[in-house]
Amino acid sequence: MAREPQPQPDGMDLVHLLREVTVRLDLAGARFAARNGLHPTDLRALIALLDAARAGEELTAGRLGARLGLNSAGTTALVDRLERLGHLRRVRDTRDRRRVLLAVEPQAIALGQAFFGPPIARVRSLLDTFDAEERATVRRFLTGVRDAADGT
Amino acid sequence: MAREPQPQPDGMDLVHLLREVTVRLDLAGARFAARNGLHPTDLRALIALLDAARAGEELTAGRLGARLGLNSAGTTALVDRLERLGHLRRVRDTRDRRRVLLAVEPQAIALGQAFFGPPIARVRSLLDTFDAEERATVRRFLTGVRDAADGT
DNA sequence: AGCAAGTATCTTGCTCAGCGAGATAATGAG
DNA sequence: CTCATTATCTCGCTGAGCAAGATACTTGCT
Repeated sequence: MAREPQPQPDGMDLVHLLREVTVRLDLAGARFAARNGLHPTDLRALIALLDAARAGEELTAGRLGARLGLNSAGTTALVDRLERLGHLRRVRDTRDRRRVLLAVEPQAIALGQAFFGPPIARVRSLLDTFDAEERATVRRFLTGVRDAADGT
Repeated sequence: MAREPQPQPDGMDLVHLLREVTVRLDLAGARFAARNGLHPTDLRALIALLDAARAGEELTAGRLGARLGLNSAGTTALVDRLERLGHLRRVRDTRDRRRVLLAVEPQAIALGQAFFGPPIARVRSLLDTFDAEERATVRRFLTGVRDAADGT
């Protein structure tokens, strides 16, 4: 079923492999979301929230919506949904009382770990088979692809 | 804006980089879809159709739906949409007249090239800076990640 | 101070993607 | 030839997300 793209001088095999990786990770995300009563957007939102929390960044409703490509109405509905499910709480910013800060609940963190834990463990054990130089190569590739994605 | 994950002994920097890559490629896809009056699902469908065509595989309505995770009603609606937009035609299979084969129109191929062309060019020129051994490393990494994604 | 302009979020009313259930039509097994 | 199976489509519905506009707060200007 998994046709193996053969090495090609033009690198197209790697392009197709990369695309296949993103498609499968996407499907895995959709499956996990459905299994937990979430919509794909809800899962993306949780990921953005957990990322921000990890980076010590305060995320507002508006910033979250912008990050996901939603308009303000959609963002309100999304936050309503996640709040109703107990994944976050709305907290009025005391500095600027127009803003609504999003506080992640422990439950959401647990869900994030349930989602990311297993694949992270697998990728890590895959990375155990890479020495420092090989990891640097992978890092250079991923960084390049990340930056190449934005121009579209 | 793009915080650079620093190399870490446990490989978490690469895990986060990988996730960031998929998020950005996803957003790029959504932007392109919106710009062309398509829904994200429509674009995913076109990609699946073009992949199948490239592999010389006949894709039926049902198989396409399964590949995208849609039920039969959603699949019918999707095919209706793409047919109305002129990206494909329904062709009754003469061997098994229950089946509907999906024939991709040239227009859809052009759209696929418009979508994939620029990023492919960028990734290729990125790959020009990788020698054969480094490409093999990248290939091994991507293959491993692809296979790790399915278990979730 | 006080008012205008700007900004963050929410409300309303709507469209349409996708689901569940079931209909229809064709094939295949006994 | 009948019954079970498979492929697609139809119908009715839920709900995600949009556009437009309301509301509440902040900031800059005078």
